[in-house]
Amino acid sequence: MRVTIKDIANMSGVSVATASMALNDRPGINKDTKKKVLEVANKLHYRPNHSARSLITKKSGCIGLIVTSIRNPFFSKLVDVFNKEVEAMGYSLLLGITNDKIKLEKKYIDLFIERNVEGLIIVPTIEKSPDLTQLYMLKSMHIPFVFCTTAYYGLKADVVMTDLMEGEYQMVKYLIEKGKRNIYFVTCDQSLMLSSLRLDGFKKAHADAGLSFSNDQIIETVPDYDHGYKTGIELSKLKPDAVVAINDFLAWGITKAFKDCEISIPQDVSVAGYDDLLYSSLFEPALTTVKQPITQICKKTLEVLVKNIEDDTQEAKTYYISPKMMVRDST
Amino acid sequence: MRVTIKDIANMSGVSVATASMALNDRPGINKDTKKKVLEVANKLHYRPNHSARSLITKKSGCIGLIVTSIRNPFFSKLVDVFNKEVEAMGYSLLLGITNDKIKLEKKYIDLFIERNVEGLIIVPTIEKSPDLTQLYMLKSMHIPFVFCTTAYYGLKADVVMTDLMEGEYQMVKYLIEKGKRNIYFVTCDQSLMLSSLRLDGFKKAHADAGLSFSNDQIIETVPDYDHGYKTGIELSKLKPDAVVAINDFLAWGITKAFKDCEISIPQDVSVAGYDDLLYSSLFEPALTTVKQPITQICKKTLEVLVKNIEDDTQEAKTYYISPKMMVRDST
DNA sequence: CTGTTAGCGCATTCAG
DNA sequence: CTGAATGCGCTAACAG
Repeated sequence: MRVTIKDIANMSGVSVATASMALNDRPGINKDTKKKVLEVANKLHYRPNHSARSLITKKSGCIGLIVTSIRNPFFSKLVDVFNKEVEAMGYSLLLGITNDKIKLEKKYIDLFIERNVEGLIIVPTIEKSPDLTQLYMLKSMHIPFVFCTTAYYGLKADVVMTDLMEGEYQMVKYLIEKGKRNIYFVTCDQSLMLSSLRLDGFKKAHADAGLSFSNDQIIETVPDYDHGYKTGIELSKLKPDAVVAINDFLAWGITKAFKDCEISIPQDVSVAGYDDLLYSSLFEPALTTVKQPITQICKKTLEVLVKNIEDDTQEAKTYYISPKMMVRDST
Repeated sequence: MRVTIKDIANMSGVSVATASMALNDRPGINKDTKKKVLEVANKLHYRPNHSARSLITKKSGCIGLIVTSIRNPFFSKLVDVFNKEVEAMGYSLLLGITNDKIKLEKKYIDLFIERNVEGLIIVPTIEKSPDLTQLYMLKSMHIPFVFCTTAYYGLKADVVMTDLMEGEYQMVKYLIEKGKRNIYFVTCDQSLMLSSLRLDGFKKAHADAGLSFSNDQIIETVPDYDHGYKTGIELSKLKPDAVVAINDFLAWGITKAFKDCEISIPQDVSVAGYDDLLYSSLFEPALTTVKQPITQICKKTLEVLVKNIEDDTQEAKTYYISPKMMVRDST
């Protein structure tokens, strides 16, 4: 049997209540009693039972983080940074990986509710018509949550994300200024926020330059490496002078396809991504992309979450983090 | 206030005990009563309080996973696979990221003890003289744990890892057979198991071929990209005909340094890694490496852990997973 | 300053 | 088959 507070109370010759106060560093306790209790606790390697404490304090000391993927270096880093920041705040991190399945997202939300998380950070999936029941439930239960990097349409909640519209606008503007006139935009389902906002940037850049574009230049696919490669093969026949992908993974796949088709980058065609994965600068050619400043995003997200934990009556708001162009060798 | 089992008992017109039995699918309950209870629970979105349940059942339903890093794609995948497997077993995963700090490892072990994890999976740090107090405590508390991918010397416990000696042996043997006679071995502190076992493979391959080598060919450094680059710059002056790094990250850094020094791979020098990171095959030149079969490692680790959970009297053992040579363009 | 009492939400006896 | 009573380990009142 694990050593409980009762054991250390007995051993110290005090009551359980006194032991509890000593252990929790509460005021109004005799120095010597406290010292004694702490000594005993230390000698017996006492660890408080988290469940018992949580049951009575109604606090779990946990923040739930739901991410779509952890294999994607962008999210690896996001998780790493959140973990550090959350720990620094004295909380623990509970992690849920959905791999873009709304079903798993729902499951993790349920799980996290059971575990009484203080709040939730959610990176939405890319499912087309997501079932948001669990999210509505969170609202009705007044469990604070914040969307991170993107959000679901149709649900009022705080969001922290880079200004996707602005980021893509800058990228496309830059390409137009470089003389590109046949820019393809590789994205995912346009009903998704992360897709539609970026597309708005693409459109605005064209409009500002007085240029038109055809809908054929917009290609919808699944935003991963393999689909990037397939799309790249198709694109190779269309002779674009630039290709903008909504994330670096896609851009990598496209790049590989172009190489296999012996199309030179950036001589024959420019390729640009979005995210700025760690490895994108090691890639050949080093990828031009839009950096999402992860540390900044995480810090802001937690700041907003904590504000919600302390006061959940505030109006939902979207917080934009400035993206940053990273011009490298692929454009 | 959250809806409790008491609420659903009241609403269903039964006692708490009956509600509990119905909810937990216990035998000896009237079909109709059960149906009624389940309906009410569902309507009120009842979620059992995990702390309360855990307090009484003395089970948390959690497995703790302590990894060194999550930014390293090898461990990203490891975490992803463990997460899936653990969920499939009906447990939840608690994650601790140490970034190779023994201090954090200790902290997470304490935290996980407090949370009553059923068992622990530990990827050891690379600190030179680690303080193993917490690990001894786990043993004394009969909380099962299994080391994964490598282990600490000086502590008897189950280990699941690829046969590092065998893997490196195959790699070096292959290079020797290719005619390499001046092979440098880039590793980390030799007091660490992950280093010394691989070095044994390096030595054995030389011995088997009747070749000798100088200690200068063994270079100790920190096994990451940046240190790989630095080492690569130094190596460029030494004119090796092959370089074997104990992980792919190191090999990437070395490769980059060689490129910057205009040394051609594999014409001037062969470079080999270990791990087989997802991106190593996309790298240029595609990296020759030794694959650690992650899924297999994870499954075996969990199998061993579960065995320990059910019966912790078994003798500690090391389980070897066969590594696999991946010959690509860099050698 | 310390001990007594009560109760968090739940599962498990044991009567009925 | 169901309900009342008990207690998991801990903290929070309140007396003393």
